[in-house]
Amino acid sequence: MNIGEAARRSGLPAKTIRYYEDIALVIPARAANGYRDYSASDTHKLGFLGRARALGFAIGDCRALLDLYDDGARASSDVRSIAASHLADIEQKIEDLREMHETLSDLVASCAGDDRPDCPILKSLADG
Amino acid sequence: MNIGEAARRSGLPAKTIRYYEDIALVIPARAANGYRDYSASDTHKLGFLGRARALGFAIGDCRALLDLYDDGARASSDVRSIAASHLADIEQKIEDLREMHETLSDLVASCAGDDRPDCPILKSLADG
DNA sequence: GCTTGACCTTCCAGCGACTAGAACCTTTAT
DNA sequence: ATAAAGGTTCTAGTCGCTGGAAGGTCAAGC
Repeated sequence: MNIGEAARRSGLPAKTIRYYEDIALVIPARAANGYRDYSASDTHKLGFLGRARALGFAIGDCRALLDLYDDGARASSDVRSIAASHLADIEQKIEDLREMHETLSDLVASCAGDDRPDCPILKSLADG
Repeated sequence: MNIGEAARRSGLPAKTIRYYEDIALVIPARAANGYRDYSASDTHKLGFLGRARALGFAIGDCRALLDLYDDGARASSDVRSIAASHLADIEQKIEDLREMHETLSDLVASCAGDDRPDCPILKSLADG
C-alpha cells in the first residue's frame, strides 16, 4: 500500500513515516513507479513505533524494542530493563516539573496581576 | 569582567552566555582586546535568565520577562499572565507524563524480566 | 486527448537551546 | 621564551520531526 494508506492505518503522519525510513527504522519495498509500498508487517511496525513514541521512548529505545520484538529468542529482561530505565527518566522529569510547579504556583498566587508594577515573580527572578 | 567570571557569578556556562549574546538577550561591552566585558547589570540579567530557565520558561518568555523587568511602568498582570500560561504548560506536561508513567509502570510490573521471551510490554506495543 | 486534483517523489531548511570542537589570539606566570 | 589558562570566531551536531518547493504519477471526468 502507498504511504498515505500506511499513514492512515498507523496513525503517523506521512512525513514521519518517510523520516523513519531515512533513519532505517522501517524500510518499505518500492513499487515500479518509485512509490513506497508498505506491507502489513510494515504498518504493524509503524503502529508499534507510534505506541512506543507515545509512551515517550526515544527513537534509539524504539529501535532496540523493535529489534527485540523481531527476535523470537529475546529475554524479557532486556525489554524490561529498557522500559524500567525509561520509567525512571519519566519519574525524574515529573519530579523536576513538580518542583517548578510548586515554585511557580506560589509566585503566581502571590502576584496581584493588576496594572501596578510591583511583582513578586520578577522580584524572585531578579534576586534569586 | 571577562566571560569566565560572569559565568562563575551567574552559574551559566560561558557557551550559553555567548549564545545569549548571539540571540541578543544580554549584549556585553567589549574590551580593547576584543574580550567581552560584563557589567554587574549584565551578570544580574544572566542570573535572572538562569533562574527563569530553571523554572522552565522558554527563551521567548525569558526575553519578555526581562523586558518587563526593565520596564518600570510594567503592569504585574503582564508578568502574571506569562507565568500563569507557563504554569498551565507545566501542568499539561505533568499530566502527560503521569499517564505515560501509569501505563508503563503497569507494563513493567507485569513483565517477568527473566530469560524467557514472553513479554507483556512488547505485546502491548505490538497489539495496541 | 486533456485537464484537474489528489497523491507521490526528492531535497533543503528550520525549530529550541544549547553543546562540541577546531583554529587561533591574549594574558599571566614562570 | 614558553606554557597554561583563558579568550575569540566559526561550523556543525544534537533530537524528532515539520514545512515547503519543485516536480512525477495516477484516476476520473469532459
